Amino acid sequence: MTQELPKTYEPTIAEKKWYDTWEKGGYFKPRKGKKNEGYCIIMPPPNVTGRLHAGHALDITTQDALIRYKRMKGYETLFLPGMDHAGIATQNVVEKMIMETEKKTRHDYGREAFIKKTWQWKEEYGGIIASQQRVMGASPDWDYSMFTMDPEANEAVRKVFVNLYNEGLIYQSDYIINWDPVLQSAISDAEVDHKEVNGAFYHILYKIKDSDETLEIATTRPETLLADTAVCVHPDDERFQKYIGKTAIVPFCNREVPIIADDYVSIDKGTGCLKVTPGHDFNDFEIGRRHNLPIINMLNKDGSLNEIGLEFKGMMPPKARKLIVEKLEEIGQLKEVKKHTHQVGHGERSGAIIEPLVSKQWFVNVKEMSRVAVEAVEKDDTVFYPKQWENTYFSWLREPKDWCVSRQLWWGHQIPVFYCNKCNHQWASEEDPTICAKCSDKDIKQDPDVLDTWFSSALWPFSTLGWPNPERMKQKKFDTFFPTSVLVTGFDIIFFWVARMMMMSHKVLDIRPFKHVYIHAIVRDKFGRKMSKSLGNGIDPLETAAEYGADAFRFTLAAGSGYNRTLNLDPERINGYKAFVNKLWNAFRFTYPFLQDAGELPKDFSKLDHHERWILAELNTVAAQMNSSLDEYRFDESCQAIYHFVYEKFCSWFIELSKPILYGDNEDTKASRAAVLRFAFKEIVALLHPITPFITEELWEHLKSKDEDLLIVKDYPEEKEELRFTKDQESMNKFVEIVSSIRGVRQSVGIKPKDEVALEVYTDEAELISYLKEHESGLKDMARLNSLVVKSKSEARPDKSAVAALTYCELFIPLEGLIDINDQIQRLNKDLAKTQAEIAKLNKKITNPQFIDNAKPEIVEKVKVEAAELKEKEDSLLKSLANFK
RNA sequence: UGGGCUAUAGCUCAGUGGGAGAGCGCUGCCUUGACAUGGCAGAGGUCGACAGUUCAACCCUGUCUAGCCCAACCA
Repeated sequence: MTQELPKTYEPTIAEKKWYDTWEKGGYFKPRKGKKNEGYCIIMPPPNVTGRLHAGHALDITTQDALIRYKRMKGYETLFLPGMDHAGIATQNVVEKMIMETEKKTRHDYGREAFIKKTWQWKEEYGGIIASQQRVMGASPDWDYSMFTMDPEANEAVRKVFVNLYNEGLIYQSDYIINWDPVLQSAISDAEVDHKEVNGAFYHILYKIKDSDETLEIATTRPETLLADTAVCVHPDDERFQKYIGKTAIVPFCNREVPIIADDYVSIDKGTGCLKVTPGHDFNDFEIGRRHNLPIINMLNKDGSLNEIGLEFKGMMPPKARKLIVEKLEEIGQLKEVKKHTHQVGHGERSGAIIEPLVSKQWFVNVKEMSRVAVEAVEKDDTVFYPKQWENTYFSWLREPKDWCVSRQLWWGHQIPVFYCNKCNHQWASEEDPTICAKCSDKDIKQDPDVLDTWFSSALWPFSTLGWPNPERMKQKKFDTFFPTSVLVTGFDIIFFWVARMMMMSHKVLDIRPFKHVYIHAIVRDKFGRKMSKSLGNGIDPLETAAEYGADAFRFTLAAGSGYNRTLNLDPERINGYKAFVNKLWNAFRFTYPFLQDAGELPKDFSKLDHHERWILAELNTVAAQMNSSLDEYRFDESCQAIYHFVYEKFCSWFIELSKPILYGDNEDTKASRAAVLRFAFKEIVALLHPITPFITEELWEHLKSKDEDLLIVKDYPEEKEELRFTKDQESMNKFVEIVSSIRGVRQSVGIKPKDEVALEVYTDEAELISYLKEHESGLKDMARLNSLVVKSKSEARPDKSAVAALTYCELFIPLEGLIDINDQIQRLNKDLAKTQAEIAKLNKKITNPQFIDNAKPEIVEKVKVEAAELKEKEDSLLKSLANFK
């Protein structure tokens, strides 16, 4: 029974149907396969507030392709999904929500109630992204899903924190940090964007105590002078030698500060004289440390000036700056103002100007951990693909700064450090204590800060697999899946995430967290611009999947993923691959009626004909290519290989050559051809399945035998020794070349595609002669010939003909009176010029004794053979040309 | 300013010490009984510039230029 298939592939229905079938059927769950080996990818947990964007789509496509590939190869496969609590982002969302709906701030709620509210928000709105990942065809085991704020994750976080604390690797310190006055929290260096801002150098005169002299100081931040605690010059600067050790007087506050010398100061920059504000400048902080200067903080948490700001108290820095400059001018201590553009740090999330601020923060000493993490990559224990990204990784870790892990937020893992109000004891604890560990007093409190989100992310590869609870670890098959197989992510979080997982895994478990790191490209728009809300150039994966089909979208993303750093996504490309998916569909639609009763491939391959052996050999080649390219994360090569095979080899030649057989009445050849077509089709959908899971599963349903399971768990095709029909591949290449040449000649003389012509082939190659005789009908069919004559090269050529010369034969189409001789001459001359240029190049080599002496013998031989072949072609061309004259 | 990466067809990118490739786009012809989301044929590149190593350089080395990324920062 032939079932009517629609003319175009309709993705939406198939996608929903198959996703449900897979998920409900438990096909995403790890199963023991023939490899008896685990394969695990931990999905980078997207933010709980997030919506799927193009970058996620790429993440999922590459990871899911790997997972599906390994699953089919028989590994026990786990794709582990999750979500990140995204401290700042989530807190912002909830704060915004309660402000809009209830006109309340988080302080109105209080900490406990606010956190409860945030959990409510999470349950209600969070994690939409998981359903969006399903649309893309992701095949993780959803039962493994974890949230970075889950109790299990918290258990891991607390255990690691307490261990590091007790080892002395976590410490609290006054330190100058990036303070975001809008978020009212410390943020990491990496969350600060430096933007160019138009400012000015203000040249200010500082009086010197007991003297009429002044020092001219240049600064871009005059308002911070109120917190100055020194003036600094270079120790070798002759101009200022006499002042070193004396005392300067800070304007307004009349603070007396020392004039010190430090070689941080450049003699030729600015005025060579620097005001030192250890409380509000990173470098000044370092100078202050070296010289034991006091630290003065002149800012409130919201960024406004505090009482140190005197009459400017309460103002924000820009306003204070303006007034201070005006006043300096009034009192004659402003020398000049020079316009100047400089870089100012802005909060990545809030956009606020970041204030360097000294405060008590928690730090992780990463010195030893980063050394170990560097070593692991140096000795290839963990390998990056592409390798060059290891440089980026090293550059971060070879000069590590201690990691500031405290954040002044409410939403996150609260730091498990406790204080006794009575005896001032401080200690870290995995469990919430009720009494002081030292004096047993009940008046204790927990540190109010929470941990940087990346702290919990750093533990993610093992906290998701049950660590530190032995029972959970067993249940989640920790031993099978850890270390994980590969981490797939973008280069932008090599430091944020990859480096920290490496550090923590080695520190906590003394083993690598993953064997490979595949760094994929960053998705940009077709002009290479970042996708952003403000540009409005983002590509919505859901809309894209709906418009082109998830398979076409996945294929596009995979085809653009290799070792490149950017992927410029052009909807035109997606449309192109939609055509490819449709092509596959139609190839199937055509062959389908013949496949339904088709048998299996014969055991004895000698029963197969030349074209059948050829397509099996090509299929074998493409299977080898798919395996090796997927193993190396060269998705671009995989896509190219299968695309080329399906279009060029399978559709254009094999199906075309099969038509006369399938429509013919020789039942034996028909049956053989149908069996090969069915086998080839099954292999094609299997090869493609990791990249385009939906349409392949849909086609598989029609192709599989009754006792076969779904495609998602079918064996992945691998190269087979018995299918290497090299000779058939070689002769088929000639067949293709001859047909294409004939078509080219036909076209050049304007023969209509429909019209049949006669062909005369001149050659002396015995093998070719018998091959042409054997495949006369196929040749006639593909080149639209009504007759074929093969003659020896010694025979006379017909007069008025369209001609093509190959290295091993000449093709003549006699066309009495029909052809434009000049066109032909022009064509042949062009070919001749090209051929002769090639010959000249090769001859130059052959006649060069140094080439003969130095080049490898096989290269010399190859060049000689080529030259001889081309010479033959040249002779043919010259003869043909002479014929026309 | 330092470090890294990149420079190949109109666009996006592969690639190799010995004959310049793919996809898309473009041009021409074709509504041939799976598919016009198609078929066939074709045009298009001094492989960023200069020098060096080599019998031989798009590939290796150096210098320069341009772009991107990271870091630092001009007080």
